[in-house]
Amino acid sequence: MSAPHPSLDAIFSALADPTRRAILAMLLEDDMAVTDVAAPFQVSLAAISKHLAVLAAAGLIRQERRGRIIWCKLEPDGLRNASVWMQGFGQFEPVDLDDFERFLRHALPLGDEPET
Amino acid sequence: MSAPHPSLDAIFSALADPTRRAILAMLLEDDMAVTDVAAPFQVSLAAISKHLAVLAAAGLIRQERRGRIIWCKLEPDGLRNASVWMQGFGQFEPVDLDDFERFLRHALPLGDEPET
DNA sequence: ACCATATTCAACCGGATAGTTAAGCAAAGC
DNA sequence: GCTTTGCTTAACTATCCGGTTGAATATGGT
Repeated sequence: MSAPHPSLDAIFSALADPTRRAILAMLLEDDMAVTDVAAPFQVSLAAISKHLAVLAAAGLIRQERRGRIIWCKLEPDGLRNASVWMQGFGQFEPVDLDDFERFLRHALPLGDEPET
Repeated sequence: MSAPHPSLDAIFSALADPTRRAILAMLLEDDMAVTDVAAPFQVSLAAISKHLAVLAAAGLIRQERRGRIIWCKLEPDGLRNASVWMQGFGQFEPVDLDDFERFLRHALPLGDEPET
């Protein structure tokens, strides 16, 4: 049920949740089955399933069934509109990919952080 | 009470509301008093005041009192972190400012649209 | 056919959020 | 000092959101 042109509302509110951002980051590396997406988190599988539905509705991922596994893959253009919108404000210089790496490393709330 | 480094959570959920995005777009043109920000919208002044507080907490605007007027101004770097985060995914080509213009024109929900 | 695996759905709960109106507070003007 | 103007706070309501558990559905393996 992903809209043809998901609204900025849908996109930004999908991004507002750290678990969902973490999921996106994971999918950046590889397509994954729902169960595998859920594995690193502490919340229930059902919760992750809902998160994935939200991401799909926002056009940020696609889910396609093959056999009994549902593969989740990043929808590469999903962020485009939002990115256009944001950059319009900041006229930011091109993004430093190292900054991005830092974000991914820093901001992944994979369940509870083990206390070192 | 704007955090020194507002979280992506705060930023994205601030952006998730169309009224707040419209406010940002207005402030892009000029600094404004709260009452003037509220004018084009149908919701109460109190509601707009709260929206502004959310934007300020997310580090997207600053409010400073001069006399009895509180001026709202865009915080130019407020979107930087979020922008970094997003571009990391899409490696989007530089943004077309015309696209952005189109967004602003299209997506401003200033109160109820008059039914022409 | 039966069982295990993969995922969603349904019902529910608690806390956040967007809106309201009414009262409160601060600064300027008379 | 009183009033007006500009804005926030308080109290309340309705809705949304993220989480839970348990049942339901779908596919594959034996």
